[in-house]
Amino acid sequence: MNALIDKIDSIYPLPKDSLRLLTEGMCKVELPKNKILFEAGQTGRTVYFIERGIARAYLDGKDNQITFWFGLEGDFVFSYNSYINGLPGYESIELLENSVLYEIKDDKLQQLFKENIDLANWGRKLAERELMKLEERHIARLFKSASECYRELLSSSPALIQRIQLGYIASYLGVTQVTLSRIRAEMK
Amino acid sequence: MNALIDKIDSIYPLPKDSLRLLTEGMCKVELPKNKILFEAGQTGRTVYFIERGIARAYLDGKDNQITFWFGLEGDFVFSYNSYINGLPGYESIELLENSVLYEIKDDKLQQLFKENIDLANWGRKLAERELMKLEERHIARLFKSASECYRELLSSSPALIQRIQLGYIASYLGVTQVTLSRIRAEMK
DNA sequence: CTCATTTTTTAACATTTGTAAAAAGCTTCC
DNA sequence: GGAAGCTTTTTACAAATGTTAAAAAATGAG
Repeated sequence: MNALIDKIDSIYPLPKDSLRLLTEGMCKVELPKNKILFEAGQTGRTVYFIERGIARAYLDGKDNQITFWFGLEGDFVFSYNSYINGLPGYESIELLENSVLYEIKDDKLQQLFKENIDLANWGRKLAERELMKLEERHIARLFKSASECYRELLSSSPALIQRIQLGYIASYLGVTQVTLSRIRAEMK
Repeated sequence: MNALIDKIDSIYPLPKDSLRLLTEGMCKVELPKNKILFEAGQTGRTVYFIERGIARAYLDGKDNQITFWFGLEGDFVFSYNSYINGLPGYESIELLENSVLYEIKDDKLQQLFKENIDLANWGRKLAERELMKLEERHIARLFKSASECYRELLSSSPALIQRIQLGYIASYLGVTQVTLSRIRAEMK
């Protein structure tokens, strides 16, 4: 539980009693590789924290899937449209490894936000952090080549390339697997 | 002030007293076209609401600028890295038209978040909404062609194309102006 | 209105990326 | 060990986008 508490604290430091309110609502679960945490079209009513494992979020296209997010140790996992708007998510999220997660029911979390100002601010910071991370990724993709984006991913998250198959990473970078393969070949 | 209050309320409904705390801190300003609201490298200590006008956020590259965000009537404007982390922003934000804005000092806003649970939740919702909007844009850019992105922008925000020069829009879509020009030529 | 400036379009060519299909490399499981 | 099924790389060709430069169109100041 330490990784979880450290992470919670790094987002927004909480007084002991508020921290307890939050962690009381969470419980540890072990789930196997390939387990679908959220299914597109359904309303995901749970938020997860990854203690050990990897998750990916993807859209189902006609004949292909688009992977646009990965979650690693220390990340929170939620279906944005469910978490934020209470509506069905457009994405599915699955585990890519046998994983150890903490889960909390979304309605419990929303209730805590309404009742406790520290937790409300913690939830605010959580969303703000996700926003910053996404903006950085988005801007990089706008004006950098696929090759540059790949190199940066290599240096910022080398673990990703070790643990995730390249087809998913290609999609995450916004290119085809063939293109990623070419980029890798040029780097040798 | 009605547009502002409606917008605030649509993000997260506030009781009268909390609403008053927020709007008390805001004041109306008129600023001219080309005014720089935030300068890259500096810490932006103000949040704006656009009652009338347009803003754009951009990065300064070696020999070009990358525009990655537009704000229109009803949008809040802030430098993410300043607002979220209190650090210097990497982007500059300028007005593209003579504009009417409401401004609130960032430290005032942060203080309100810490003191009032309704406002803390309002700030949470504000960030969550920005997050949703950005995710939609990011995913679209990942797996749609420039042409598709342009068509969608045309139908979702026709005003943008009327009021903003095409070089900025090209950059916002992640393509060169030449490419955007070609796309437009094919559509005739 | 006219000249100067800026913005947008067009053209020609280079580069990158996509597509489809096949080959090569890995896993898995019997 | 070997067959079957994935994943990754390679190849050849097609399509999309970038680059540079020039022409055309629109805008703005005097």
